[in-house]
Amino acid sequence: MFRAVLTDRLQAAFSAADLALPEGFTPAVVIASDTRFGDYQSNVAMVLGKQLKTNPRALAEQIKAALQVEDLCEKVTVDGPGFLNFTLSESALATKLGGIIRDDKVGVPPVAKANQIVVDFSAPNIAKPMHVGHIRSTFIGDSLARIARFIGHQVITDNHVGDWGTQFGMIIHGWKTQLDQESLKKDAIHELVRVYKTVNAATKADEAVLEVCKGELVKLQQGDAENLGIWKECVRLTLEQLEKVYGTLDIKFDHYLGESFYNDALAPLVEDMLAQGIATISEGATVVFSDGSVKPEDDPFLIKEKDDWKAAPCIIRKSDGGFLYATTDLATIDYRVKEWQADEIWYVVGAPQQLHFRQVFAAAKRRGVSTSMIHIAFGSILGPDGKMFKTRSGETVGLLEVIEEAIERAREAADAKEQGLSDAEKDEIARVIGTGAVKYAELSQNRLTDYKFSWDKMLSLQGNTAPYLLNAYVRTRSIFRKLEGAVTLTGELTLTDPAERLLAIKLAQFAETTHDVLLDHKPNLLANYLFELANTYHSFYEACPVLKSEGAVRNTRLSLCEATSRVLKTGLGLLGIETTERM
RNA sequence: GCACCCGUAGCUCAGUGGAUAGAGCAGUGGAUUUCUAAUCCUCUGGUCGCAGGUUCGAUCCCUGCCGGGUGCGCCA
Repeated sequence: MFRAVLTDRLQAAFSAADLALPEGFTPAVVIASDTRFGDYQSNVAMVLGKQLKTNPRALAEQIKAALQVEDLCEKVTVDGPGFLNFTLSESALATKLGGIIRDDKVGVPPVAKANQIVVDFSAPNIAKPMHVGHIRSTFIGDSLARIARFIGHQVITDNHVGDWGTQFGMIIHGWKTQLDQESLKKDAIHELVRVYKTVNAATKADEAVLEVCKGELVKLQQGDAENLGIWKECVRLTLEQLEKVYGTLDIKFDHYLGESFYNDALAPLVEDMLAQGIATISEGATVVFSDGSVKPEDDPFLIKEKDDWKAAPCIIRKSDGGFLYATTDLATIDYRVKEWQADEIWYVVGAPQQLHFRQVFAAAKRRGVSTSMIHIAFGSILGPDGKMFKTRSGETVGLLEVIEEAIERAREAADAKEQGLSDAEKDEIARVIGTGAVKYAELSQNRLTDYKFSWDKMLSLQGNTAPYLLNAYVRTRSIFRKLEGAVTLTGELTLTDPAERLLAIKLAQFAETTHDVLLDHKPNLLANYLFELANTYHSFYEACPVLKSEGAVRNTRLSLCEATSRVLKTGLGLLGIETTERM
């Protein structure tokens, strides 16, 4: 990575010039924001000029004089208030390009320390279809897991299926009283949803029904054979459909350890927490209160009311003996730490659950867990009214519905072109483009912002979309299909057009970008990069004929095409988006 | 009431303690006998919610306010 190497050289220059760096200070080199001056830049002289009370420009000149970068840069300049600007040499770019073409990892170096990382994402509920609300967790989690794995971490993906919630009280009651066997055979999930909704409405009208449901839930949790049988059937029927959806989306999990998996661990866990004094009984429930170890404003177990800090406990056992979400999460942490030796656990779960995770993480730490637990939060998908899509009672758009519509639209676009492709080929192309479009629409967005669900945006095939990136890839492949005779790509560069250099620089930045994604767990950085790369390639493609060029120029352009092809395929793969040779 | 997130072009959204704040869509005018036009190139479009503060430099950090969203003991 040029950025890392230049940072090292900068640091060396400080020693060579006998300049002391402040404690813990690393001179920052970044990809140039303004490419008029160079490819990489550093503002170190301006930052340190203040502290060392010297003129930033003079300091920059001093650093420049001590800098040894002849092997990398054709030019280093001091501009503006004191920026150091680096312009890479053709030979350095050629070396990098050669690496991209030959290296399995497309020139992306591995992390310094490989961690065991558990990624918890998607987590659909049993007896409910996946809806658009699952898009964010599923795609962001899948992409982050792929990226972490790619740069050398050991990753375990776990789908923490909601197979043991309170909803089963209602579903079992409904199964016993409302179930239509015919409908169940036709469309199991649809029928389970109908049953659930009917009962849910009934509980709101009549408290007695709610009590019955709670009773069914307790029986299930105590191992009642009949209820257990119903529950198992619900799980089986739902997983069947889920796996079909994940298959279409090319998403795989190492484990499907749902909430029920931890059932037996819950009672001992609560007893243990009571014994250790972490939990106490309050108003009949078992709860975790603040231990006063942190400042009140940082304490997830306290909330300010008027001028006093009031307890905001985390409940781990209800007064009726039932367990909760937090209890399961704590048991899950135990398992992941003990069985999988997790160094890190990533929770790709919506932002509204922030408080929940702060409490759970704090409680786990009090139990002696030292694993790093990170809540990778994301904003809500909003309805056209700007309010959250309702998941419990209100209607929402089904995930499958969105995917199918996207594939259909991609198929129409494919049909409109005459390329002599078979129906089967067109079907596969439509699947790749359709699912890619939906994934890209999600992943190109900053995960923290709420966004309005829009069919047009989700399904668009023009502009900043997956098809745009795939088209760039297809153009690279097309060139190699038409290439006659064997060519050995040396990676040497003979640059004759500005578009070639721009593309070479952009390709070199893939390594930095891929690593940056995991700093803040933001896949949209990679999506944005790939869009820029595709854009740069499309411009290059229009400006620089490849097959009609000759000699060293042709070799250069073929190398650029091959490198672009590899970076696009790899990069899209890291977003969970497949590629196609034609479209 | 308290906490967290958000407020950037007509619309949907990127972005960063730095140099002239970007893209897509929409609008505009062009490009194809040439490697896939699901493409490229033009132009139009901004008091980065408001007011202070820190800084050599703030759309970004801090404080207050306005507006929107979410969460705050027995749902998950």
